[in-house]
Amino acid sequence: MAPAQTDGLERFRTALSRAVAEMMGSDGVAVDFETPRNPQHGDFATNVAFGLAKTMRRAPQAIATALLEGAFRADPGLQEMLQDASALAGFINVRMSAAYWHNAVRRILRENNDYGRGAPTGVHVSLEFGSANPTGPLSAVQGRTLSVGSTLANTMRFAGHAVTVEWITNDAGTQIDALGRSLYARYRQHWEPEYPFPEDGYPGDYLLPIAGELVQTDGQRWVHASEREWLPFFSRFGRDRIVAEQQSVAESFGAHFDVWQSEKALHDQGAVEAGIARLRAMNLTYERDGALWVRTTEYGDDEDRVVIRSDGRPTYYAGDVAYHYDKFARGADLVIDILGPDHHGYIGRLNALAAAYDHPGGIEVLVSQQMTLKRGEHTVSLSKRGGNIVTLREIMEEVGVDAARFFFVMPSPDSPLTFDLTLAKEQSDVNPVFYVQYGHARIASIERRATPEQCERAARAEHLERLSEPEELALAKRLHEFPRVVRGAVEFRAPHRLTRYAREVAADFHQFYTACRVLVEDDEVRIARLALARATKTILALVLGLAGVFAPESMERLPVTS
RNA sequence: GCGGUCGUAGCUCAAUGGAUAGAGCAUCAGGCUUCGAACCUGAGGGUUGGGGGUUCGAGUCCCUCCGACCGCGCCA
Repeated sequence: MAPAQTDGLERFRTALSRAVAEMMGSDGVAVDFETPRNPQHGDFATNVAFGLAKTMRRAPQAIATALLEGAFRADPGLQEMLQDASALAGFINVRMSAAYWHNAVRRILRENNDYGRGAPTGVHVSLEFGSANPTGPLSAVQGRTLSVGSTLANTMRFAGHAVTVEWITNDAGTQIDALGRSLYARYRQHWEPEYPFPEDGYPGDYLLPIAGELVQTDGQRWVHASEREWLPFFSRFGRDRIVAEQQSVAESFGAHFDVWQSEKALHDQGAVEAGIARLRAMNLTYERDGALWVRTTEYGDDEDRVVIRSDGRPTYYAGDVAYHYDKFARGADLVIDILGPDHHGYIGRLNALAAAYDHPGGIEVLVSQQMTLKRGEHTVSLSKRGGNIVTLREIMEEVGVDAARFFFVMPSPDSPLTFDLTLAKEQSDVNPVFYVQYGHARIASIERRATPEQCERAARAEHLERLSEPEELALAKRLHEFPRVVRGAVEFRAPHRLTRYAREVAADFHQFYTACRVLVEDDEVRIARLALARATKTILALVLGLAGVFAPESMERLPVTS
């Protein structure tokens, strides 16, 4: 078996499994390696002995020792591939020889941008996030969801899943009428400044240019029209303009959506009606107080939910009933919805839908926690009232896409985020995005100084055996973690692991850079270090790419504007 | 009141049930005639909110109390 020959760790795993099977007299158990927190314990460790201690009625340490001996007996050539293997405190620890890390670098150079990419899993994931009312520009808070969502989407795709990224525009409720009335008021105010603005309207300035556009194209055409005539037109026109703006901002922010679903379209096409009929046929609905309810408690929800009000109008949930059916109908095996913290009450009723649609557990709701904006010491109001929200576009212009995305993804989605605008803008070592980008740029700079011929030889992974300094091997080991980090980020829906890892890679590189000069006289060492730097650059570009952050060839320090 | 998320260094946050809980910032002390100092090295800093439990082992899982935020509408 080829892998067993080239990959010492896999070979060790196989030998240990065999030793376990021999000891148990059966198929044995899986041997999993972890990377010990304390590097003194080696590169990898396994705790299999603890799991066997109870059934074997022996001390973990004794089992670990026996397993290690058994492994070397099962594979006599193994010991030469490992620098060191020991049984300590019940753990089996192993330290790989330098050649193992040289191979890791070689593989990165060979596979390049495909390093760590998973084979197609056949799993179709529908990932929805960011979805918003089409009544105003995207707020700064949306930026967090967009960053987390698109990073997760990129990463899942990289890991081999088929991912459809979705957005639903809530253009079917009462708020869309309020938008139409607000826009109409702005339109009328062009000639009649005293024209009353609706009380439940959207007072933000963003409607002014849209109204101005209508004044240009339609003139006074709607001034004498009845509300029944103008309301549908103004609602739709406003929605179209605002959705277009939202799409444009999301794209500029690096969040691409495959599906922009209109809630209204679900109603117009009869999907909502069909969805409710489906639930009715499953005997999951009943009437009470003139309204139609869904028995979501049947599937663990706290209370049943109304889908059709007593006045005959469907609720917001009705749209979800249809939309989530559609996601499964389009082939999703797993549906993930990322919601804001104020929507976590929705989890129960969405889970109920998954169960009703015969995909129990097929809908996963990720709740990203609250974000507060700060400007130095001052908390910036994010209130929509008064229309003075901080928009995502403003954030992009003020701190840039890279810094914003990096900051938004950095903390765990479970953790509330305080985003300090002055901090994110600062071009100094307090800003981690620069730290990582600087690492990438530094490598690019080295490559510019090397000759093209040297770079080519490095790309061919020549002389990797000359890597032996602790900083060189530590860096190689870190790069080797990348596929594992990708898998972890996907499995735990934890995109923040990527940014954390990016900082670790950058830190290990900067240490390597400080300790080991790359362009030295010794040709072989120079090529080997150039190869390591190139592999590092590849990994940094991969991680930054997944996070939607630019990997620059050089850093341009902007003039200080304070 | 019920439900959800969380509580870790002065601050912002990490840590697939593993071994001595880690980074960055801040503070203090050092390092550039050499590939980019937006960098590196070192030091101090902790009863992981309190208490109980589960087990070989708990920041992590369970119970309870305290505290913060958020939900609890025939709004979206």
